[in-house]
Amino acid sequence: MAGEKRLVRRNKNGAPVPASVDFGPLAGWVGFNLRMAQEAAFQAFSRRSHDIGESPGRFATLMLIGRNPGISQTELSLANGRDKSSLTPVVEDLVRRGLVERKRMDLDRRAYRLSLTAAGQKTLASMVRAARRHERVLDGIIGARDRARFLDVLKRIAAQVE
Amino acid sequence: MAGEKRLVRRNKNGAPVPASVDFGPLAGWVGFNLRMAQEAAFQAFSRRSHDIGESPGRFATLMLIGRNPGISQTELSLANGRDKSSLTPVVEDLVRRGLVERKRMDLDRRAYRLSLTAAGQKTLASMVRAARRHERVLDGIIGARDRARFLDVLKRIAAQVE
DNA sequence: AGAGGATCGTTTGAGATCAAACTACTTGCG
DNA sequence: CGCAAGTAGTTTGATCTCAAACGATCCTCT
Repeated sequence: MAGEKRLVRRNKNGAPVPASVDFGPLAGWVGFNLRMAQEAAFQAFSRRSHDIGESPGRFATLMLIGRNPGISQTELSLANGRDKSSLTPVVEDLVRRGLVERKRMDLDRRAYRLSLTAAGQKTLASMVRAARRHERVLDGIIGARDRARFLDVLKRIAAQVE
Repeated sequence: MAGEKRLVRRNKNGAPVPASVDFGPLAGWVGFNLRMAQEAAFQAFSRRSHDIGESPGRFATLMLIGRNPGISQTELSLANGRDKSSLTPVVEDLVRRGLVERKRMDLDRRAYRLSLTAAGQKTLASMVRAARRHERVLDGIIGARDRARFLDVLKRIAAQVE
């Protein structure tokens, strides 16, 4: 309808220059910016944890098992915010690599009790160090003054969105 | 190492009661809470957009095309924060359903110029209405006082994380 | 003009995730 | 006790995503 906007400018060499894109209302919406921020932070942490040979998805899993020895897979999936079926291959892999131990419960032989092995605790410790470095970067961007309030808003969103 | 914590309490009926899980340092980390908040918000919007028969992933795509007629797929993927290869099936589907029009560029016959059809604009409009309702819910949770600052922090994270 | 290198979009392969169907087991209730 | 209903974990099928390799096209430079 309206005239088409020129999106690709070219510099004197003819190389395309990243155009300025109109985000419209997206620019002011929380949902969109939440996604962009989360994905940027995730990618950054992904690179970090790749250096120590772990994927970021395993990190929360290891931490939750370490902090809650004897936890079941269903409880873990709830705390972690993923479907229990997603956890099956993850736990399988962690057990296979000797980081997590899995025992049947006595009272309920459907369920497992998960706990870290010594190797798992070591891996967790090195992931914690990587995570702390990552957090320091984020803290630097957020600023000490805004941090507590920002975190509080995030928690409220996670808890209160229907 | 330390004694195992009792995770599953049972009520008088013997039914398991959601246990209180120890999140350890995760509770205070931005990265983890960012993920939880984003996923909660995404799920909520997912339900909303499902009502009008669209997936949330298509929403930003339609908006960016509508706001930037003639945009190429690569520019779109950059603005949208997804790999260009992820866009191939999405655009294919939007074209097939008559929401998006795709023409070869004159100057560069490798690239496409994307634009919305009339039907695409209608669909976008109804998604915008759904998004506005979603945003109102988020705004209610965040609170008017914190909103601007919260949004600013999100933008800084998206832009500055290496 | 023509070779070499860059870029656009697609294809392919791998991985993560969800939801629903399934199995083993347990609980509730007559 | 014994059957119906519920629960823990797995399997299966679908979707979304990325990264790398690829063909077609474009640009640069001689």
